[in-house]
Amino acid sequence: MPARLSEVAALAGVHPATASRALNEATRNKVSADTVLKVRRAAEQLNYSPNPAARSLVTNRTSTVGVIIGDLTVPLFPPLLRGVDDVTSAAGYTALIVNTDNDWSRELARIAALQARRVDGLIVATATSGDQADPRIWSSVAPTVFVVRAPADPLAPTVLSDDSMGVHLAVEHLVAQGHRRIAHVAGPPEISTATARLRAYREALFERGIEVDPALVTTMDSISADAGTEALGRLLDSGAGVTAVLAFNDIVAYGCYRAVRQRGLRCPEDISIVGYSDMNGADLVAPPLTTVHVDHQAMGAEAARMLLGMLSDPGARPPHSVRLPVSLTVRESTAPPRQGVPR
Amino acid sequence: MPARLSEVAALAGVHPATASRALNEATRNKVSADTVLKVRRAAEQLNYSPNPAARSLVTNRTSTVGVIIGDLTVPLFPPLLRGVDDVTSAAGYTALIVNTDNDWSRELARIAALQARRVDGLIVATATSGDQADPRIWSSVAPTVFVVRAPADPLAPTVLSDDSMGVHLAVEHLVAQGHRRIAHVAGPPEISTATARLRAYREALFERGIEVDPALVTTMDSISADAGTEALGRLLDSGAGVTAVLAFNDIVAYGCYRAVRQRGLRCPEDISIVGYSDMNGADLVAPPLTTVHVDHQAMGAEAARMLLGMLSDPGARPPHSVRLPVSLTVRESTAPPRQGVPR
DNA sequence: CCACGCTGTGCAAACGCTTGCGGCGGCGAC
DNA sequence: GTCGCCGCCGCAAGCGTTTGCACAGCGTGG
Repeated sequence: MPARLSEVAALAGVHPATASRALNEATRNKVSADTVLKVRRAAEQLNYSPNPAARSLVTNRTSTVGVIIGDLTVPLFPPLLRGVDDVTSAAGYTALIVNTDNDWSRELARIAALQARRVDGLIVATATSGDQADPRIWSSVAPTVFVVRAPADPLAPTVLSDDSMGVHLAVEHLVAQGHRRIAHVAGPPEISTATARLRAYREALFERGIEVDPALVTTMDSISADAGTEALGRLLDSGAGVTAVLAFNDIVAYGCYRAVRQRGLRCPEDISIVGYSDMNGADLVAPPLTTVHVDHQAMGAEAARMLLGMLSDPGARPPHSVRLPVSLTVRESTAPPRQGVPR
Repeated sequence: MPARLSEVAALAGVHPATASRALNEATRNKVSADTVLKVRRAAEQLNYSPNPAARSLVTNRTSTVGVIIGDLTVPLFPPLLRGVDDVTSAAGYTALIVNTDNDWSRELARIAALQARRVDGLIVATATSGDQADPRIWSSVAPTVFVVRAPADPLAPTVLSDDSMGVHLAVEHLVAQGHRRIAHVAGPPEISTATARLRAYREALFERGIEVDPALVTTMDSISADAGTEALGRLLDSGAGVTAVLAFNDIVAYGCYRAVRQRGLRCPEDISIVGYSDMNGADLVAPPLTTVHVDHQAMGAEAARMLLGMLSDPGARPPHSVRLPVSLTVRESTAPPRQGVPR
């Protein structure tokens, strides 16, 4: 049972109100220097820590932020949460993390729970669900910033990674190795990043004067290794003569590995494959995966900083969205195309 | 800005105290049935949800539990948290999740933060750090249950998985396929699960009348794919004639894959490999990994249930620890040993 | 020398809820 | 018919903070 403020005040020989002012950064200047010292010593001696319930009852703020994610087991989320946690906890905030299972009704329920907890702010990272939903659903609860996903309202504060840059890097790498027949295994068009990457893929090829052959892109209707296997399988069997593949993400890339193996081909000798995300373990598969590295921890940290900024002066207009740069991690799943491969 | 209880009471035409009793499960029987109805309707109409700060100020409980984990990016934690979250949120509790980076000083800091937040209970899942630490460090903060890790105090409430069972299943599987020279790539002895699995490995071989050859076990001093590659590499080069390997966990198994490939051998044709944990993605590697499946979500859920039980009647003696069963997921990294392999 | 401002502190209210206590009926038992 | 009990409800205290306001003391400028 921790000490109360009144006990600290008594030990320091001052009124509780004075002790409160002495301990609170913002009001410390209203108290004489040696009183501050006495109070801090007393607080330390009694191992005082303020009761957050009592405090938030009067301040009407909880120093908590809600973080809404789809599925924690998706490898991009843990580092993202680390980023969020690093900056929020440094600022004295606590992150309340909720899973939605990518289920919209469940998401609504968890939003209600966060509202009941009176969170001061919201970080929304549900990549798929409710993409058409009105952002007011979240912002009516508390100031919110979106991360990873692009909200329906383009003006809402958002932290994204630069999909276009990532795809350009990947394509550039493949082209530099001599590839011309570069396929793309794309995600379903409902997902904003899927369309962004597809667009960037076409752009990147076009800019390099390479024919953009519609036969080289295949669209999955869900994102999984199996879908990747199936999609690339079709492409391989179509005789389109692909020598390299840009997969929607790493998981899909693993599926592509399988499709290649199933046909007795080898990666990277016969087919080069590049993934996207650089998820945990991408260096452990065989061959280690060349992939676009996105720093999800930095994205989480940036989103948290943005949110805390909004909380610190609610009057200011919302910050502008940012798009963080990415890099290419070259491993062993890409190599120059074999001579004489069918065009 | 949500409604207050007094507003609900006014709308229902009763005193706030009555409204409180009508809304609170435990005190509902002190109120007439139709008053309850009126109050609930009013609450629903005003979209009332009680202010947790005000409530916990008087009840002296926060309906939050702290969950302490080492590193969220370790794949066993996300499902574990899902299990915890499922049962805590169903009971109206909120889980506060903190990362320690497996750093003891950081862990102490985060414990202090949780204490400052007045968590009602603690779930401790830091697998490695502070294994020698006095469990009172946690239980002085709040009732705590340990999960995944074995605390220094064997009487502390704990949820573990049955390492012995897992190893027995794995060894049984290999023996049934005809293996006799089964190696074990063991974890460092500081880690309680490492010694438990090593012991079980010896036991399992012994029970089946197979020679327990010390030359077949090699101990890593850290747990990583690289350490696994190196450890199994030594074993393979030693000429001990191994035909199968039980790795400490899946990550280490991936390292073993590499060691096998580096020597021009093939898995499973030349060497069978079995992992431990069945982490996310174990079905995606090549070959898909045969591994001991442990249901971390169930462990998290069980730990949470245990903790909530302790919270619901603080008087009762702490629950006894449990050890959850595991299963073997057979994939394609194991096969009968090749004829003529050196004994 | 007075009035005024300023600094440091105390006082008390307020935040929104729970809960012990007491009162007021109504009903059953004698 | 009276008494007692019990079910239902209102009253008010109190949880541990923060903060507007008042006030005391003191230095300063006119």
